Amino acid sequence: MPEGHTIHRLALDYGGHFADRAVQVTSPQGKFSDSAALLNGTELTRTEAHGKHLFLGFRDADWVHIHLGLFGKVDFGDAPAPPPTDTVRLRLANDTSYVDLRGPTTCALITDTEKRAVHDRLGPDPLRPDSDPAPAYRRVSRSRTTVAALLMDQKVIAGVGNVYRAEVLFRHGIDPYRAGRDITPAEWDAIWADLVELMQEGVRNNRIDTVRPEHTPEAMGRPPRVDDHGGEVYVYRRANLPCHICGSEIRTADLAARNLFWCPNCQRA
DNA sequence: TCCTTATGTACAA
DNA sequence: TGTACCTAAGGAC
Repeated sequence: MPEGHTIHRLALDYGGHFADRAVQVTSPQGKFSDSAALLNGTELTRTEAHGKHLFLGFRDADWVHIHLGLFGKVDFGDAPAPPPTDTVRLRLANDTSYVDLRGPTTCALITDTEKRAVHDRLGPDPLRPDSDPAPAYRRVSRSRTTVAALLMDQKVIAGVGNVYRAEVLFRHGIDPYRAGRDITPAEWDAIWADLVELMQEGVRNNRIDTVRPEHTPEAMGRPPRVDDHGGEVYVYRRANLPCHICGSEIRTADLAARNLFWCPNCQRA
């Protein structure tokens, strides 16, 4: 489930289970073996997330840079760790816990300088307290690209993925095909503030919920439902189902090789 | 058992 | 714009 909230939650959980103690580092699958050997027995000193990028800090200046991509998964468990399956790229283990990483797009040992380069190519992250939404709006407001594409562009804003994109545009009644330059400063401020709130809740609950209390099935007098991916949402993966608010059929389309979902009635140009 | 799909990104043409 | 990469779950057969 890798959008930004997942990665920030992972940073907290990796830190909570392994920080400030020597940790056993292995790569059962083999692709990270050389680096794992260098880190094995050293201390995990800090963890950090920026958008969908996770950084595990070892010793003074060694970082493991992890990006889950579309398929990557992380599983925590209590010691003793079971024998790893052959797809485990990275396992950390100590006396109390273990954690397995499978299927990441990126798992690499990098330097401070290389880490800085990653930060430099990412836009502001609604989950980082130091983030400033102004540079993101500067890019959005100068672009003829659709707002739907801009929200997924990690150089513009970091951490938003396909679910938050669809949901935040719905919550603000914005047609996904509107050009970035037609988004007003007030609209951008509202989108940003909403993302901060939604994604912080995502970190706390480890899932994406976007439906306002007044639109829950109970409040609307409708039967309870469970969305496929485990959270309560308005439009994501609800193609051809009735909109929770107006009853129109939710539409779907391809946009830059990803599935876009929106309500043609609630979201206006 | 095979096929499709997925909350992502990078690179080639 | 298309394709490659990484994994696992669910559905069709």
